[in-house]
Amino acid sequence: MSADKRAMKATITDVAKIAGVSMKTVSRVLNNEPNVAVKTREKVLAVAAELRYSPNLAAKGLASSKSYLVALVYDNPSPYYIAKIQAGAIDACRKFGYHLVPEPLQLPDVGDEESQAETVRHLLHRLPVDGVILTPPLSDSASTIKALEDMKIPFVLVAPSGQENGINAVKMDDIQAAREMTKFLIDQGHKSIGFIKGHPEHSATALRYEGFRDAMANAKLTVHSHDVIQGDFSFRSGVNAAEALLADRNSHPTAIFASNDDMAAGVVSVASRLGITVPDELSVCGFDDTPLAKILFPQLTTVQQPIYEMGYHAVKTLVDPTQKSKPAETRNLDFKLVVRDSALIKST
Amino acid sequence: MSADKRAMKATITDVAKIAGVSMKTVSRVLNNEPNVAVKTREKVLAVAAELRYSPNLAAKGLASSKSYLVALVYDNPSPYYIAKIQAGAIDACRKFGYHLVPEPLQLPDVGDEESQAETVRHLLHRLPVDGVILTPPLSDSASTIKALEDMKIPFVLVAPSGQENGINAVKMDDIQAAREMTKFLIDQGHKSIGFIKGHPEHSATALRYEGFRDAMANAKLTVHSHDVIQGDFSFRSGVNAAEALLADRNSHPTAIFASNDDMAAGVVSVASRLGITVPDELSVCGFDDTPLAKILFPQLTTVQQPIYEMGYHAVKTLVDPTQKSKPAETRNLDFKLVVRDSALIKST
DNA sequence: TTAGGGTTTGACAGCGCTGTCATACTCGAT
DNA sequence: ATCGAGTATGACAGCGCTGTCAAACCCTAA
Repeated sequence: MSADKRAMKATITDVAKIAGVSMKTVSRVLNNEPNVAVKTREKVLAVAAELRYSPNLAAKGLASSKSYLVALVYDNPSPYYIAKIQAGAIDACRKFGYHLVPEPLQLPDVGDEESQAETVRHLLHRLPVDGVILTPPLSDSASTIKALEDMKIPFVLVAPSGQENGINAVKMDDIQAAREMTKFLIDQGHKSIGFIKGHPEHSATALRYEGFRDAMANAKLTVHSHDVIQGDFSFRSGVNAAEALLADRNSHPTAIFASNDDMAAGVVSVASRLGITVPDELSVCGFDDTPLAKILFPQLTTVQQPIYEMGYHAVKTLVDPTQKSKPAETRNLDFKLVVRDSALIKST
Repeated sequence: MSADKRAMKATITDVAKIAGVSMKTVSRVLNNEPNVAVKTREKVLAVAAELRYSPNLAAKGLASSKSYLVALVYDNPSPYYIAKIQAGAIDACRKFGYHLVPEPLQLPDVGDEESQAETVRHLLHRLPVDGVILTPPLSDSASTIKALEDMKIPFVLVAPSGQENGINAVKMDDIQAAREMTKFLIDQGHKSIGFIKGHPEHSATALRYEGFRDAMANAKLTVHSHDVIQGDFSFRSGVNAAEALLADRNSHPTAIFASNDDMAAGVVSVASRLGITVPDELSVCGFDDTPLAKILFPQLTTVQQPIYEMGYHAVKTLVDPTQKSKPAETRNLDFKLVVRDSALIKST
């Protein structure tokens, strides 16, 4: 093929001319519209490929009053979380011919709910998009959600804490995950299990604790109040909790389930300092499967959230034409128990 | 203001009609073009504000054959790195009325340099952008750079390892950073300093080592070959290196400078296992200032790279009209020595 | 054979904006 | 008063595509 074909951007008009059909027919083929003769379709496709034609998004957007853009709005979550959501969202965008535009809320913008909503309104006013993905904690902001509804921009909530009705959302079942993790520990023979709760204001905290209690109750195991410590998701709080749980060298829980990996890391570090070997004398598990979980020694048994999948399905819900006009629904995605050394009794 | 003004998207035509001027004049005002009477300008601005007018990017783009989009192309770097670059890039985009589109190269796409370049070519063919930011390791890919030049898309390299001429790039001075960190250690009184090198194929590895040797030489300190260990940037390699460096309990370096934080974390963990207190008996420092550095106990003294700033300036170089037509240049951004407990001798 | 219904195609306007070029207006120098 | 050189403004086309609507075509049933 000639160099100029490679270099020059071909237009629909070019394709139409060469294929000997009208622009509109080319447009039909390229957008998979029905009612095009098979032969015509093939011809057009061949010419388009030959010319390395690719549509001009701006022109498409202008003509069809769509933007082919989806916004990912986030406000200071962990970089890992956002990176994974983004990866999933971008993959879905590519599949459907869309593009993702990340819209972080600036630190200075952060304030009361009302001003958050106003900021979101501004952002989307500047760049009208075909859909919005709201990540935690924004997915719980009633006023932001209302702003989106007002602007009639379709949106999907990622991991909202409430049970939203009539709103599209993707989430995972924290209760069930905590339940399964606890059950895993119980199945390993543990009867005395310590639990470290997360930050009281984070919605996942209550859910994970509930799952833990649930599983313990199912196994007819009692949860001693001194075995449940309030943490706040930080490494430091994990350290403090571990010190409390392991205070009595002769009688401490044989396993500790921390509500996230950072706190679990704190537990591991205290155990190591106290000469308590993990997992032989103490099993430890966390939640989230952060990179930390693999760096630690021993590596952490933890729960892997379907973060990538949430991003992917959020976009799919927004842009997949076959999903369109389906009623709004909350979709639960599967988590995964990741069993690593920190809570694995080697079979003898 | 009436509800419909809020809801309806105003166009330039609306503003023109109400302000009693032509569309073109409105366009001039909105784009800060010269030759508009002050009074006219004010009038138009007032009406635009009143109508909450915001331009339609697709229409602007179509008419001016610009996209107002900048692509951030990356290939599997650490999520933190990319998150920070992205944050800086987005801030700059907002300032100049552009938008950022992240374009990760998919894992399956990764292959030889040539196929990387081809993938990039495809991506940018689908979504023509006004500029591209290439992050490591792509910023060292000659064929990718060539592809961009062929397509005549302006681009900026982030942290390329070579000394590129006639190409825009933003980077930091790894040699100088390592030099200053080493000097800091020397100033604290250390004479025997261990060094852990990074992955041999990563360009920063050689630079950081060079800075270390440099500073040692300047202080007339000898670098014993057994005090320099080859690592690979992983936690595990840091552990191995530390075990070698600290093998002799009675005579080991009083400080260890690891080429990144993960390896430094490995050192801290070994020291803690061996009962060597940090920083009293051993100072440890890393490089990169990853989140890990703050989670660790004691917190890590490390080098903070200007990652956010690199993202910001990369975009600025691409889109700032006042920067346009300036000759291409490599811009060195300032790093920062972050002194934390792991290498801080408390003044007595 | 023809009417009627579905299928396939194309002509054309116009999405909201900017570039080009022409026009009108302003003001100091003559 | 008159010219020239800015300065300020507007008319108009057209960016590349899609929506609308009309036309042409093909087939089957009567």
